[in-house]
Amino acid sequence: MTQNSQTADTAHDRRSDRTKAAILRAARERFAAQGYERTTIRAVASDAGIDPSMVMRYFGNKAQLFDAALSIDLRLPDLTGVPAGELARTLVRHFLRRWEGDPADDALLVLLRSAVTNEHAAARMHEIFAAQIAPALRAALGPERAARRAGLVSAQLLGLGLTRYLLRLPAVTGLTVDEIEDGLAPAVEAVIDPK
Amino acid sequence: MTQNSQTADTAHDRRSDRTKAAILRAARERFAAQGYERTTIRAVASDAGIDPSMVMRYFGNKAQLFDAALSIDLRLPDLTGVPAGELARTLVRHFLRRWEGDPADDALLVLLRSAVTNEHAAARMHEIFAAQIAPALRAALGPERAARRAGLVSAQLLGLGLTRYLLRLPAVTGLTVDEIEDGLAPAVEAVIDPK
DNA sequence: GTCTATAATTCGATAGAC
DNA sequence: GTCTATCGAATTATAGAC
Repeated sequence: MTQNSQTADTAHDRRSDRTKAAILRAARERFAAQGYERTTIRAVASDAGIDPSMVMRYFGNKAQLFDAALSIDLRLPDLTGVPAGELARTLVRHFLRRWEGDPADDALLVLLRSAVTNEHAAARMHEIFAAQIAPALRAALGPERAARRAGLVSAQLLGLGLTRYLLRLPAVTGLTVDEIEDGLAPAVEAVIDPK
Repeated sequence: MTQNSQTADTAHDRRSDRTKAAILRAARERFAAQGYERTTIRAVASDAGIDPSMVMRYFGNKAQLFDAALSIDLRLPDLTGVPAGELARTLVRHFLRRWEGDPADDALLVLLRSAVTNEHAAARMHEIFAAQIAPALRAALGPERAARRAGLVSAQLLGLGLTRYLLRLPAVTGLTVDEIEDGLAPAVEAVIDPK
């Protein structure tokens, strides 16, 4: 699909790989901070230190750049070995640690921000959910319970991401990580394993 | 502040009030469906059946139109009379009924959609939260508990609004209203009143 | 009070020189 | 492989006729 560089690729194409990576990194930051509509190819190119036309050369158009930026691996943990009673807390803690690190760079939050106002990003969100989040929950909860509970678990975890890292609601940003973990883990547990 | 129309206002200015209201209604629908960036003054004017320049005449610019469209009254219910044990379910049911009616017209979802990618809308969201949502929870939970729990309760409820009505995640839209109420009410209860 | 016409920007995308 | 120059389209906003 991509062009062959089989001959004399030792010192060639290295420059293009670097700029391509720089473009992708800048694009993710812009899409994360501003969403799809407000990020301009010009701004991405400026951040990457190259000319706007290079973005077009490598990615065709803005929509395809967006697609490339959203091809992400959430690197969700394997939940199969976690005891049932610790599952909810493990989930909450995982996303908290992940997001507390660098929210602006987190692939899931990037996608979330854009998916709210962009149909294409929303469709991609559905794909990511089906391909990565749902299987992780299915492995942990079992197939039949995951089918009924995965949606509400996701709603709570994404609700945390939304209010704390995207909206930055003071009532949520004012809480410590421990307060959130202690407060939300029992709630997620209540969804996973109703009394 | 506004101009006086004290003399001969009987049959005057009625036309302008109607168009102004029509503009506001069209603006809310567009902002709700597409967010701030993608809604154009032209589209709002077209929906309202008037000329784009009229929008400028009445609201100055796009940002001020947005402001006017976001001046909303959430009409939250009075929760003071609700028994403590029924509070969580009452909250979940209220927002479910509210959103199931016409999600595209709900002021809170309109605001939420825009607030994710627009700083101005996010600031307005903070105001609405402080002025309307927080007091309702404070009346129900009491001041000291509301201060620690209002954020997480909001995260749960907005998480539902986000995943079901904005993102339309199949895992959440596939649930019935009753399934959500039965699944989420205990979770909200777990946040409000930890065991 | 409403509309026409248009100015002034901004942006996505293309063509082509080096 | 990178950049200059520019086109064409869409949009906000203004000026002014009726």
